[in-house]
Amino acid sequence: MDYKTLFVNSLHQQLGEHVNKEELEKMIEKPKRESMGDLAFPCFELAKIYRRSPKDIAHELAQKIDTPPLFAEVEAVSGYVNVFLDKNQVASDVIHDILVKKEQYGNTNIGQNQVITIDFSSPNIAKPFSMGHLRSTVIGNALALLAEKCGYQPVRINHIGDWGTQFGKLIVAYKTWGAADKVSQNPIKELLELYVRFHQEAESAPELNNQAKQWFKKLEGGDQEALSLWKWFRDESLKEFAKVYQLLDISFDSYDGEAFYNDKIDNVYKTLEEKQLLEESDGAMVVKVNNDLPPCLIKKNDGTSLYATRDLAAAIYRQERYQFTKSLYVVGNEQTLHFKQLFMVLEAMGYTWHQGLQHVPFGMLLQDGKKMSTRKGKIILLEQVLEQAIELAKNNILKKNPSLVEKDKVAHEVGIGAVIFHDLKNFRLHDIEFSLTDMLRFEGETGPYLQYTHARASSILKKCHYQPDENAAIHEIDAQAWSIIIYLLSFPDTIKYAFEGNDPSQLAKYLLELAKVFNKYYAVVRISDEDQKRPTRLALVYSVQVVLKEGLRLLGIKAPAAM
RNA sequence: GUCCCAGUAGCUCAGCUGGAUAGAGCAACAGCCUUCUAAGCUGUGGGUCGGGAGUUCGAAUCUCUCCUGGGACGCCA
Repeated sequence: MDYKTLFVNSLHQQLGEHVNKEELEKMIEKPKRESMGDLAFPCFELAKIYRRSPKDIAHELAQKIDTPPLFAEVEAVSGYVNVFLDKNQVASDVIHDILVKKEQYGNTNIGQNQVITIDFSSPNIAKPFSMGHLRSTVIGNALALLAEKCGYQPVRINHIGDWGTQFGKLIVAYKTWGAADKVSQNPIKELLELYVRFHQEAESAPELNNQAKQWFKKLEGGDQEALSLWKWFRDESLKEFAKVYQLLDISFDSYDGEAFYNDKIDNVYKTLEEKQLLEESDGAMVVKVNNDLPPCLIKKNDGTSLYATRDLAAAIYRQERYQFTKSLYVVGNEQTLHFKQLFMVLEAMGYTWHQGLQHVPFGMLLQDGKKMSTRKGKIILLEQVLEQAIELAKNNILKKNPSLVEKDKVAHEVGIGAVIFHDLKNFRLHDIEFSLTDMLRFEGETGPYLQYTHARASSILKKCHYQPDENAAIHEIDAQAWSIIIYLLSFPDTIKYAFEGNDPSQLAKYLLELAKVFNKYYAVVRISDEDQKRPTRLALVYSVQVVLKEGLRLLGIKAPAAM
């Protein structure tokens, strides 16, 4: 089944005395061009061992090597041994595989049903759901779906930012300038304005910061007034967030945020003391993890907690409750140091499970090359962007396919798909310059392009009344179909790499390539022509449709059957 | 100042642990809808892979150094 292994075995018979199978496997590569075959073995390294030119070695290997029936041709070209596979056989194998497994194609059990917690999205209460949170949300969601596909049990945790000094600030701002009715009418907007105003005023009146600290201390101590304000702000914010999650169709297993760990941090202090890790420094308590990293601040000089404290409590709690083997934190790049410290403190505390902890950082969303700052009110609201995307998709439908049924549903799926894909297609760690026009683009390498390709495939299958048949004979595939077969073949590997690298963009790029080769095929081959090869073509189209739909699903994007 | 990330076509980016002629999309221009959805397909132009040195049979990819941009660097998260 694995073509590479066949090649390794053949090569091993000839080269076994100098190179073992593992090394051979690593050396084999995929040729750059289709004209160079399907598998390639470079002979340059062998030149040293055999003291002969790579060209000679390649020629000799190509002649002597065992050729299993699946190898249609073996040739030597400028130091490479290139293998051409039997196209019909390979095509038949893959298509049958997909016909049998359907959307299960590409499933693996590398996770062995182990638990993986994924901490993502995590917006801050009393602040709007910004474009920045979108990144964490869609990346985390895709990783959870990929984890599931790979046999893990994901636990989706929305670690809401609902605690900390910011609430002291907010309470002060509200008590000084706020009005209850205004907040009730438009909670997020009003609370944000209060937050922004606090920072403006605090520049000339530093005393405000002290007041804020005092109010947070009250809050942490259980003060009734502080608590009821906090709860009110929190409830209003969660309502707003729910709207966004509904638009994105993303859900969580837990909304336990920072506040949830308030009654668990004393235990953390206690354990740290028992292990003699806590040190006093300028009135605050710190853990010196090692000499390379700055000390990790655990308790402020006024006795209140910090996010590191709460993150320690959260990690310990999650291990107890979920017994994860892996635990991901999908949090921005700028917090890399924090997580390094966090993980090392947990290691110093003697928890062996610290090895499963992993920070999955991502680049920032920039505006004019600079970080967007909530404090200055420079912020773009996700909800508005999503609404705009949906509206634009609707306009496109009215223009291009006015007879479509369920226009609103499709417009929703396409608009949201465009925004999600735009975020997912690029490597996580790159900063993104915010561009609404790019985000709302529906042509070229976009989510709608993939959805459109899927809709075309679905449409043909419907028109031809195609029913998948596991036992269908697949024969004589068109020459133009070969590039499709190659991509279908590499779907399972792509899933694996995307998950293991915490990199959904690999899947996104794969889907683009698959869609491209399919659209090319679609343009030159009349699929529904009534000849003897029609069943083969339809099975191919079906395979593409299944993989596109499943791939999109794993990215958190819907694939409408028509658009 | 110290540490981390990045620098590839006008713009946005691919390029897996080094390999055969550096690829897409957008933008520009030129074509393709009496036949399966033109949100598509085909073609043209566009590059000293930030600069320099090194390792290697072979470097956009690895090492060093410099330049540029961004971020982090104890009582924010």
